[in-house]
Amino acid sequence: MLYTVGEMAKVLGVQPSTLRYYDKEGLLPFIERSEGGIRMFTQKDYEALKVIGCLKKSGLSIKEIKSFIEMAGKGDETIEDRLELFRKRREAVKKQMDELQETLDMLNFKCWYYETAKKDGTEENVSKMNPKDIPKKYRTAKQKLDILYSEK
Amino acid sequence: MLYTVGEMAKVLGVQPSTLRYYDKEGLLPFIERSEGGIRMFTQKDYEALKVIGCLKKSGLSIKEIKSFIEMAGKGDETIEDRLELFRKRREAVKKQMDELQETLDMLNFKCWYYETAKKDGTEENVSKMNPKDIPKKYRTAKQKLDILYSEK
DNA sequence: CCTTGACTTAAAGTTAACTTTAAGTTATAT
DNA sequence: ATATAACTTAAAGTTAACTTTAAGTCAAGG
Repeated sequence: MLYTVGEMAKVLGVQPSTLRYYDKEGLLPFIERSEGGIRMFTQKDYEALKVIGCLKKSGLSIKEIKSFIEMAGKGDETIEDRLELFRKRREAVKKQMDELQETLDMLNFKCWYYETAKKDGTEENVSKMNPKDIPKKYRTAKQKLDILYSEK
Repeated sequence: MLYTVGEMAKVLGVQPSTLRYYDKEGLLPFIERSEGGIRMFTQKDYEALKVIGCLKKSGLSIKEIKSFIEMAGKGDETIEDRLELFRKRREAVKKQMDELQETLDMLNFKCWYYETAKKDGTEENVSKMNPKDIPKKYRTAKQKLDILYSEK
């Protein structure tokens, strides 16, 4: 089954212009063309685009993805380099997730804060509350530290 | 304790120009100035900047953060709106984390893939492997689906 | 054969979030 | 008093990753 740029874009949920841009930037050197010059995407190209999407979500730039594609084009001699790359990406994504977890902790605290303020009808009380009186599950790392220091 | 823009930037790990930019964009209407016009950041301003950073990490734009700051400036009458905002941000971050988990699954698969290729000295075998022969813990959602369909 | 919609390229335009620059002012240490 | 480091503003510059435009070509249906 072959897809045009518009069909593949639809499947991936991106704009056709995005795929043309990726092609121009050297991310899709493997895409074949019809006699008339129309791009023909295969199932394998779809898989490759999924990997490109994965690398993008892991935080790689278009340029960095291009150099990965070039690596992959060289075949088996770059297996170790590619393994190394994916390991680094995995660590980067884990770090991103840790950071998002911290953000989530803060948001949970803020939700608790405004729920309390809503019950009170004012921010007055909750804003002046001692960290010790904040339910444990809503304490942020900083508030826990504040308590530690005050207990000395 | 009062901080200049440079000191506060250092504490937050951003450029002084970033804080000046935020101020210009209306994110810091609460910052006081010295007689000579120098910004003086307080501990409370630091807390506010942490909240701004949190909202940014949750995916809000500078403009959206500005409208939150304006809301907060109106006092208790906007408590419910602010609660609503933080609840939405919490959901957005949960979604981001789910997406990152999917990316991580793919990266784990890719690491397994290249580890196997490295052992083999070639991608040849692993690239042709049947999804059923991929260890369960490295299977992506798509590969699981492929197996389901092939079992019919 | 002709229309129509999707394709092609190259080049210019967009956007957000800063960052840099230039010209000048403030604060501090000697 | 003066040097200097950090501050001030307004305005221009940067960057990445697209997106749009313009002018033209291809492919499928009637």
